[in-house]
Amino acid sequence: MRTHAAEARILDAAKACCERWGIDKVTVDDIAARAGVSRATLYRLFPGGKDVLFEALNARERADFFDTLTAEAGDTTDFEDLVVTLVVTATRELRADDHLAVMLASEPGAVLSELTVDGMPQIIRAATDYLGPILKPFLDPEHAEPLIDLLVRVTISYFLSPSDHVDLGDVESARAFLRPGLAVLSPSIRRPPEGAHS
Amino acid sequence: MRTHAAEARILDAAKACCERWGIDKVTVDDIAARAGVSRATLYRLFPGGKDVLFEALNARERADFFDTLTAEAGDTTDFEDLVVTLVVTATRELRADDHLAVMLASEPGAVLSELTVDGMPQIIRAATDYLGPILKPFLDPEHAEPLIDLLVRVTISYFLSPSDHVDLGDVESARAFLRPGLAVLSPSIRRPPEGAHS
DNA sequence: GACGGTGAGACGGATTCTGTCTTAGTGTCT
DNA sequence: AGACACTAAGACAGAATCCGTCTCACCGTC
Repeated sequence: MRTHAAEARILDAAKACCERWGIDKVTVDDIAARAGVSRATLYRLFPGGKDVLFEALNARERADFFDTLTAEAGDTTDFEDLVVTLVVTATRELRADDHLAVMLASEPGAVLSELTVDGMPQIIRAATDYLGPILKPFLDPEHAEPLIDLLVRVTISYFLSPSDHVDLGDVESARAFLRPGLAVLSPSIRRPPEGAHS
Repeated sequence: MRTHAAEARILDAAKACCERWGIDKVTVDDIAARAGVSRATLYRLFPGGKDVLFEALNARERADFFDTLTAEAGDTTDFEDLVVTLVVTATRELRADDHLAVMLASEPGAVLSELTVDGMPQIIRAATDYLGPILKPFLDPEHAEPLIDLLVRVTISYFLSPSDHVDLGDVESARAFLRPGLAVLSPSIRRPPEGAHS
């Protein structure tokens, strides 16, 4: 069963309507109409209405984000390389997200809240779920989770407000920035890769 | 008395809000907030609310349009040159109107209605008021008014849906297109300019 | 101190939106 | 054929929003 193609259509419609009208002005009818779906179907697929729908949309966006992130950076064998790649790729992905840019420009309040306050726990959780396994070869969970937590916050902060001192979208700049902090973790690293192997 | 700078601010705000949210979604509060004005002031300046406000906005847009049109084309001494210049300049002005383009893209229904059905009488009236005096040296009002009426409709139609056969934004193309029709008017022309004079 | 203009906000009524429900229609599987 | 899952359309009541008007306090000018 294809988990209902209508679900994806509705989420796409919600995304588009959001860009067009903003989250405050958009109505369930707008979304249903654009998705080519009746209101009844929308409420059946997303019981609870607008809140559930937008939370589902956020969840999908997060999943997509970390899917591409882990796909592009998940097979690095060196710990420092891995962390640097994760941060750089995430930063570039954020910068390349047109929808995010549009929403950030038109509704800074809601988006900033989602990225820094209300949505932060879910972001941290998603990051932990996706990145934890990737970091497993190098760090125990009790060390990996605080690191992921911090990296998420740092990445988001430097994305929202770029610094003059470092560009987390640039590999070398990010490496120089991250190295000191990562060095502190050295005693905790479980299995440093001694030799290169596929 | 400066006819209330607040009026202009409110109209500007209405224009901007219209682009952002569309005419259906925008509220009086949105406009008042963006104009930096209280709702009470808005209703005092535009008694009747949204309808009056948007009609005033349309009126201002029309006035601005014909102000620039007459300023740029008003001193032509040859009848055909004058008509051609009016049509070409009007077409170019329409094409260069960013706000019109945005609204046409985001709310075609409302804008088309304004340009072709509901708003047409006011446009004709404004065109007659502004262009009548300019055509006075060449045509009596009973001949000028039907001409203006037709030119408005033709210009709008070719703006909304460009033709493969003529480009009313191009002087030579427009001249070739208009000449046969204008020739029919020859017997009605009151005072063809015999010599050039400032 | 009178006066015109303003912001803030209360108010009732109208409109819109929400979320749930029922009904009828459609296509699939057995 | 009939049972079944799914859907569109729309009715419905309650909530939320919006509208237009109003009052009142405030401020700068005369």
